[in-house]
Amino acid sequence: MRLASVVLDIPTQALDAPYTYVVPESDAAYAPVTLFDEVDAAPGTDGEELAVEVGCAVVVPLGSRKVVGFVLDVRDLDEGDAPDGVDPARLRPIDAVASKPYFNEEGAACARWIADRYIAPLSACVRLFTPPGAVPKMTRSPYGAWQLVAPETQEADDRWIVPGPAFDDFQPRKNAAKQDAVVSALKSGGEAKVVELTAQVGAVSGAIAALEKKGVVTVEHRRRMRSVGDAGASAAPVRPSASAPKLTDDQARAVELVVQASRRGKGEAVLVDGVTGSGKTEVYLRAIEDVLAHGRTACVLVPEISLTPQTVGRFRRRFGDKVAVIHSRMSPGERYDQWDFIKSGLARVVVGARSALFTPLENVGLYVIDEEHEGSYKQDSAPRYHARDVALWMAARNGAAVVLGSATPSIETLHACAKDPRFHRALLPRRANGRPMPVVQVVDMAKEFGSGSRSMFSLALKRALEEELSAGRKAVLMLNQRGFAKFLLCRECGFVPECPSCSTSLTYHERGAELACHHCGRREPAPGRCPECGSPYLKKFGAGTQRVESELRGLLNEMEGVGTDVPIIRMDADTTSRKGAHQQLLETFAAADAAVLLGTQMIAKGLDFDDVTLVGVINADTTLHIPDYRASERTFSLVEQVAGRAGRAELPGCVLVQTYEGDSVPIRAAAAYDRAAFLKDELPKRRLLRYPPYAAMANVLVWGKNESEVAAEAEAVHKAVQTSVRDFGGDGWSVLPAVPCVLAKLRNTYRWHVVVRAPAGEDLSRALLPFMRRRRAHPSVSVAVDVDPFDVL
DNA sequence: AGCACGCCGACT
DNA sequence: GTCGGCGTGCTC
Repeated sequence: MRLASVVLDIPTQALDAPYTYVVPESDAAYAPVTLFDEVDAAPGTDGEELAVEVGCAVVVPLGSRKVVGFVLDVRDLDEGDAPDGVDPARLRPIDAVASKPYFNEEGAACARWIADRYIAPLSACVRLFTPPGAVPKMTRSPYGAWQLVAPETQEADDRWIVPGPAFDDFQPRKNAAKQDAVVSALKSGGEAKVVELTAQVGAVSGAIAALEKKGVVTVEHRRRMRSVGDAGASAAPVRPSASAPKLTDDQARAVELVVQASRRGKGEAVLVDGVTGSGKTEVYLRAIEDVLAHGRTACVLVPEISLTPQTVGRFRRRFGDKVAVIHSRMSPGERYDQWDFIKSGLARVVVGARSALFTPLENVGLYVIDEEHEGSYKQDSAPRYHARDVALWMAARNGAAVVLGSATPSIETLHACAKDPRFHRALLPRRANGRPMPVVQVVDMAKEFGSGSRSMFSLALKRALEEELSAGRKAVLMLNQRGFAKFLLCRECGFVPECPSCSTSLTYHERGAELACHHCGRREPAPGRCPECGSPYLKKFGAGTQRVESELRGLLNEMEGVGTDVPIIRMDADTTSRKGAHQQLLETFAAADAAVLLGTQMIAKGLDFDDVTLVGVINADTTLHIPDYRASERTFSLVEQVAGRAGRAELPGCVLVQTYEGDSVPIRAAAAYDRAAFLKDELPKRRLLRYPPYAAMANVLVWGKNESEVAAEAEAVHKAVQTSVRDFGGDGWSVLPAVPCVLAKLRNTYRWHVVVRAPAGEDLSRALLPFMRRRRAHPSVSVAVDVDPFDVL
């Protein structure tokens, strides 16, 4: 007897374990359920019989119900035996197979690993591997019959018409102008797409139906690839290895290191530690060429924000139509088509956001994680995996290697390079074009204030802007705060308008004079008077990009040789919410002569404009005081990253970093390109306070709508975690008290947390997994564990 | 006795 | 997440 482990597609803790079912001996046992209303077979199967295989969706009985699940493994009874407490004789058979496989044994193993490692629901981990919206579901008809519903996202096709057997006999008739038009289109083109024909000559379906009946034309359904611009699989000409630039010695060494690691196939990692402009992407491209030449494939992850047509274009120019692209802004149909393209085996390189790891790319020889330090590689909902760590696991399993690229590697990765023999480091300390790094000048705004200036632009920044813009060059200004003012404050009673749903002050937006919450998106008209005391003196505190924009406009208009026609392009979440807006703003900036690009941290990475000679950081302190252990590291990275935007081509660059804390080590060290100085200051603090990389950390989150219930449950969680840590933990393990999160309330949800730490390298799931398995679900308070949290806010 | 409602445990 | 079993309590 053959048995299958099936993970039910029901996101509930109580059902979140593999269930064992009997694999029916023959097709005779199949089909007690109606497969898809009207359609007899699963989609994309052309009616062929499907076998129960790992990765398939299947329909299984659960009590009196029928549910969809995914097959994790198939084995003989004597091999693995039935699960504990289940009599093999009472196992029930699988009802039907509902899809082709979405993943293989490796995927199943990976889902299990993620579930254990990140203490996440197994069903959610399996779901990582299925294309979104493309999985069948079970429903019950009003009569009580169970029925499989076809997924809303499926293959799409176009209707084409081609000449039929009676094509040459066609005799045009009077009053049949449409038929005539259809036939003449076929005569000139040989074939025609119905939608295009409709666009040219109007509705033709009647004419086509008539012609088809007479055998003059035949209608064919052909698979269509949905794609937008550069994301499409069949876009762009195939020009592999087009004019690859000559490598610098440093790049050549880095490529060699990666190629060797990939060929050894031991799951090693190579950190490509290269300053901005050092040509890290070229290193990836060369290493991938080698991998492809050996018949293997490559998976390239980039942060969502840098997944622009330029990035994709670079890979496409080198690898042509072998490149598949996956990112979250694609429609489900586009994603499905890319997924299917990968599944077909024709895609050899996948470029995408973190979820690209889970596409069915076979025989991966190299994983590339670009901008490795980016927080967006950590998923912030279950399963809370880190793409870097999943890639390392996959590489070790598949005999591949991982490239981690960054100008500002995470402290964790630097630490691993120092301690773990499987991590190597390739240094690219110079720019590929030989240009020097721009000089970074720290401007002490406290001194400026002391000498009477109240402007958010220092004298030095004003002068630099005037000089560069009047000479027809470009500037990039960064302020990590959108809106006009950070908050309003009543000068008489001190009242600050706060979001009723979140524990944060509301941001003032000049446009429409609104107060907006940057956490929940709430918007309301800004009050003219203090809602508490009625005072008209509401002061706008703290500058955002909108205010910088309006002050900068005034400033530029006054400047000699600059004037009103120099555009200011503001790029923040408010101006880039529309699809393609991001791209459009960058194009406007690129096309202008003198221009200022003003934006939040989204402009800090990946922008590569030759004629940017000035970078200004309006206020480098904004990230410094976030109450999180990573605040210094993030400040250091951000300043270093944005500085790298200046002087990338022939023109020298200049960077001005304004701060009220001129003594701050992260800012000073970033300005001097002195990572060692930063680490020398930061590492002892991390060690002393027992933060990563000197400890393993997990954040147990407790949240719900009722404040007192959440607080009570958090206390209970704290006790239970302590017990679990006592039973399963060890020396050096500790559980901090339950406290409200820094962001204590978000979207009307109250949030508490319990931080758990263990000595570095120990596996926190050893204690936290039993805690979560044992825990009985609370009806209105949720609990989740975040292993290796990116932040603990 | 007959039935509505709610809670609780099982579901392979 | 849902279903069914069983207890409670109310009504005919």
